[in-house]
Amino acid sequence: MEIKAIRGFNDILPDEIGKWQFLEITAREVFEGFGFSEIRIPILERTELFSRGIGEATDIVEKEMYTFTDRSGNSLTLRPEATASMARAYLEHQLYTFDPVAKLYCIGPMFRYERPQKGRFRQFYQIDAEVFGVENPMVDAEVIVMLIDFLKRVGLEKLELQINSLGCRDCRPRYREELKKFFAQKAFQLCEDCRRRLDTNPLRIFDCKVETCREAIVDAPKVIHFICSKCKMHFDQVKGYLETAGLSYVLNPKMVRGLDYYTRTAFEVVSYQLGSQNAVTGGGRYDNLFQEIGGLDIPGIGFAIGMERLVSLLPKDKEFIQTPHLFVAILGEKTIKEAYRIINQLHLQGIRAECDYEGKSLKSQMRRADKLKAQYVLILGENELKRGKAVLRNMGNKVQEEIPILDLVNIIKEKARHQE
RNA sequence: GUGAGUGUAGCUCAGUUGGAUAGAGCACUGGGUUGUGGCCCCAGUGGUCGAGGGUUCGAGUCCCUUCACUCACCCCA
Repeated sequence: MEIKAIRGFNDILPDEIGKWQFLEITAREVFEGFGFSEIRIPILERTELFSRGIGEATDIVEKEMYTFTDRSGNSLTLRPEATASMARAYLEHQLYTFDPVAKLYCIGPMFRYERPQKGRFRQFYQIDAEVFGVENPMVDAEVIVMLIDFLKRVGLEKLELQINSLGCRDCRPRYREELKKFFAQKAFQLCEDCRRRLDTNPLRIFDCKVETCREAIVDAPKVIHFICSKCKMHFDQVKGYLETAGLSYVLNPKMVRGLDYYTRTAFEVVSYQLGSQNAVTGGGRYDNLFQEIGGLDIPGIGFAIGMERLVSLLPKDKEFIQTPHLFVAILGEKTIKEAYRIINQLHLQGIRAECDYEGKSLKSQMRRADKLKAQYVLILGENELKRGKAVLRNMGNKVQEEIPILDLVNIIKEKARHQE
């Protein structure tokens, strides 16, 4: 094997595609039930959209983007996330002129140049949902409830919803300074990385796994105590609505987000079965994004679900693999043409009929039928054909019957219907 | 970008202190009386031992380089 898929880019093979389709269908059902519409956006955008939207100083923009210059000299980037593009589309097509409130979802691949590991790939799929144009905390709860409902519908248990408030443009800088002061005093017990973070992004220290840093974190000031009264009120209302909806959550004052545009409500759903990359989904409010990309002052909130992480959590016992309704065993040269005629008719009627193409022995054909888990085998031999009949074998109970070829398609359609 | 681990048949892995034609299970193909599956039995196909260099009479085994994969850090979905 010479040419292989490139690092971090994976094939999703037929034996697992059922799970993916299941997730997509369920997401569409649930989201559309909540009044969301699908939007499809390009995979390539002008680099500027992301550098301004996500934030120049974020890891994504600094070192994780697939950026290149096209033949006419424009700097383009494979989308590392969907929110910025969705916001761009909303502005570009002035969707707000139809209705200031837009509820959108989008399913597709994202690209980030990172070192792959468990649950992390260079091309990975996300299910995104966003609400543009509403500042009211009611919609924060609405989005979170929809997300949890989706996760329940796909059969996930043992998940934990964590929420936090990150404050806004006014109060977050104050908190940041406070945090800097605090950790500066404790710099001696911080690891090398965290001392660097002190300057670049002190909030990130909360994520550190080094023992001594964790100790330093314990009595660090919490965002929640520093957010302004407006942000606090917003957060309190979000919690209130979640309680009204009957959702339980865990406050995680240490949760921070890696993208600059996040403000106020931030949330994550984590699983303890995922390994190091334990966030199945993450999201939050981003009331500054639209202005960053040069648009109007429009608030937004949304989330992204990591599909491969979700797929890996899906129960294994679910049978997603499609099996043939029928296997046609062909015996003898003379029957090939008639067999083809029958198989063709079955296919046109939506019957999954398989057959042998290489004139193999009946034994070999039966073995394959069994391997493919075909419920029935139709044996077409010269003897039966002369009498206008064929043998139909039920592989489950080994019962065989002779059926007239003229009624064959109808009989098999009937049997196939019972199988579904 | 950093660190650790692993690369032997399609898959999962054996391969002893370097020693002769590189093994097993599963999978695949055929067969076990004429046209009947799963279990069982027999046989067969399949490997430049990741790649390149070096040490040696001799390397899958030791050394160096390189590539790939995996996990972790970083960060995130």
